[in-house]
Amino acid sequence: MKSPDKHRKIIRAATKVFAKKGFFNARISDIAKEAKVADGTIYLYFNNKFDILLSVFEQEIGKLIEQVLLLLEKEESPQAKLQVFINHHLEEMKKNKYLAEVIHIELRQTSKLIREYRKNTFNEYLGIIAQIIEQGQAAGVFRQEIHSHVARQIIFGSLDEISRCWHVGSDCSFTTEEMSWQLTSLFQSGLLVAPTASS
Amino acid sequence: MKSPDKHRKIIRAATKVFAKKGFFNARISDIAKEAKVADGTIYLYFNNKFDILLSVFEQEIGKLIEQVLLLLEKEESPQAKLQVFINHHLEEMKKNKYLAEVIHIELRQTSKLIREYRKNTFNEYLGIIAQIIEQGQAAGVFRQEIHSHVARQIIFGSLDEISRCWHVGSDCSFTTEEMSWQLTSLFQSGLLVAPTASS
Amino acid sequence: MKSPDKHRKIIRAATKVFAKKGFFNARISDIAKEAKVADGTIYLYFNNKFDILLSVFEQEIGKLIEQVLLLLEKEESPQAKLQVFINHHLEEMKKNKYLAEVIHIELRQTSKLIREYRKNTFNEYLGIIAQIIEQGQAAGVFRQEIHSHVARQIIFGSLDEISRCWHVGSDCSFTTEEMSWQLTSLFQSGLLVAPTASS
Amino acid sequence: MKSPDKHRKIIRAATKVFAKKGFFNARISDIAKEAKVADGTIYLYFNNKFDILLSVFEQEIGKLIEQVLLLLEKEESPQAKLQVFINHHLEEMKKNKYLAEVIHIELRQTSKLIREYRKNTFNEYLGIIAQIIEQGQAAGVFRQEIHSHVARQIIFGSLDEISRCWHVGSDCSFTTEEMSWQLTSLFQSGLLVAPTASS
DNA sequence: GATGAATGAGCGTTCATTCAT
DNA sequence: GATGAATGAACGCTCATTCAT
Repeated sequence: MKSPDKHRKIIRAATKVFAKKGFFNARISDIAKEAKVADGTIYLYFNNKFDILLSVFEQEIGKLIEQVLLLLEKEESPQAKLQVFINHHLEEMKKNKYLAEVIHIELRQTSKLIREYRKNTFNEYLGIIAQIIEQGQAAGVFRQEIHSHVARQIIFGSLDEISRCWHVGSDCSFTTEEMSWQLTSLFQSGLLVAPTASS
Repeated sequence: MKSPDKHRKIIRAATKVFAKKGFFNARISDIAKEAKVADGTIYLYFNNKFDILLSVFEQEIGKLIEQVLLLLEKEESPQAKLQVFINHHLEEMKKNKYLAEVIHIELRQTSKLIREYRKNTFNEYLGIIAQIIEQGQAAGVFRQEIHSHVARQIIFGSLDEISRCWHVGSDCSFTTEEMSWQLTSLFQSGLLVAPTASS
Repeated sequence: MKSPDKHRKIIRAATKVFAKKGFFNARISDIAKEAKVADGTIYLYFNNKFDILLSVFEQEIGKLIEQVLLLLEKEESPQAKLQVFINHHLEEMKKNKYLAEVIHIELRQTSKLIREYRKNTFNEYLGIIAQIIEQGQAAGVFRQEIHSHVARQIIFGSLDEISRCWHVGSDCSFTTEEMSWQLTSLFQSGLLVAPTASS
Repeated sequence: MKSPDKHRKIIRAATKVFAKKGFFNARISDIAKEAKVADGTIYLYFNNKFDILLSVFEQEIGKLIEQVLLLLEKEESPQAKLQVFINHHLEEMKKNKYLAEVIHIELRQTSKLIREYRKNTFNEYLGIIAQIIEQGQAAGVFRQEIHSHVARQIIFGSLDEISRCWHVGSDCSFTTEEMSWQLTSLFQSGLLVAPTASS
């Protein structure tokens, strides 16, 4: 039996290599060396280079989904859930630089066509955000005028841009918590200064 | 003197080709053919393939900056300026699919190192957002607690994610105006249902 | 002791696979799968891929020799023997497409050097033709001017070309019997119209 | 313009390399080196390795056809024409060992499918033999009972087997002329000893 | 003996870049 | 300046062979 251990080793190696060099600059032999495996071995576990990228992506996103769902269960209010999601995403991205890079790469490089062949784990992840929004709208705490799909785009877009900046190295001295708080704060109350009670 | 006409033709062709196939899948000969120029001619105007990408990027972003600055001049209030920026960005991305793709590509594929060699026109563009926020904070209309840098990330991230979705083809039936309104609305007032006056 | 059963199974599988895909396009794993044996097992019975080809060849030609010798025993006249040989060869080639292909392949692809390492069963087979000719010459029924070696080349070459055409699919609607008759007829009396008795 | 000179050089080199090592054992880099050309250059003139083989084949057979047609024009009687064809073929094969090998290889290795994509120059060559036979039959000098297609197979098969033997190195001390005479003789009068006039 | 996962050398092909014209 | 034929390094992938189990 093809060892699941080796499968994991290759995935891990690929994540690292893709993150470091980008998909196109990554060489199969780089991944093989990183995984301490022969080049050919990789092809026992994956169909081709692209398949590795997709697998890495699906796998990592899968983990992300599992984790965040567990955390979300514990929360009641949509506001809290949104906060938790944001928190978790940023923390993971900070912790796992590789994953963050791979998300960037995959999101921009995978052609639409190829992505359609696979049921999209990533969309599942995005869907979680939309659900939180919808629950909030149903509960009457989030504004109805903002479409959940748009809200989802704004939220994920923000998270993604933030982690992009981290990796580009734009010095941003905020801690993850501060970052997370600022995001949540903006999403919840907007940018505008709150009108005073009297007005 | 190397004709500026040819330079422009190549840039335009490259924009198209990079957008259609992505940087790594684009071949120099594709660009040459699109520009109706010999392969070798391209090397009279650019150092190498990557140089073309950067040039395309700088050039297009440069245009974006010029245009939006012109529009912003006409507005007084930071809120209006923010609205104008969002509007303009989305409209351009919708109009110029190529540019949108090239931004995605460049943003995710250009290694940090290379980018440092050039003064970053793109950062200038992002700076405009931050300035609007800061002006709003100075004027007392935008909350001080949200750091301008973070606000900028949220805003650009949202815009970028939205145009990403357009190109992935996620059917999103909003018009640019609606989209733009929803964004502005969220940024200004947040997600939360406004407290009723009496409460 | 390595089971002769498995040896046979592999040979049979290899014959099929070589015939279907050609030697170079055949993969060891194809043969292994066809023989319902592990890839590695093949190397318990054969030294390498080429060794399999040679073995297949020798084995099959060996069978051919046995069979035809048995049939030839029953005939007296060299003419009848020649007829029997031609008949038998064509019938076998028609029956056993795989063998026919393998003969073609082996005959054209095996380098001279390698073939010398083995005593050549195939030459034995060709030798049978030459012997028939020589017997006929000794008996005074076949012309002395035609060297037995040349006659052998003509006869085998014809047979081989005919089976090549069968496999290329050149529609040739003759039955094996007709084919065999035409060949024998030409070899015996030539192409020329027989001079009339009076002349 | 891609120089026709280089095209020729590559064809010539490929003929040599294919002949020496066989199609599958020949490396593109072998051909490139032999042609004193860069590996990549070959792909300016040919689509792929197989395309080279086909081109070599078509080209060489084309030459063969031209030459032999020229010679045949000068002859009147079908017997003479047959003799000329046989002579010419054997002489060319003896002279141009590479071509002989390439014919063998192509004939046995090219899959049926691929050959159909091209109009078959080789069939044209074979057709010449059949025509000679048919002319002879029409003229009443060749026997009607032998189908021209079969006769063609016998004749070409013989020629091919003879040149095969030359290259395998089976010592055959006949000169081309003797060989040619023996062949013609057999085809014309068969193997059988001519009945004496009295009988 | 049998297995089949692992190996890694090897090759066809691509394509950015150069340079003679 | 412009051309595009020529270059050759580089890489994804295959598959015969090995060897630990």
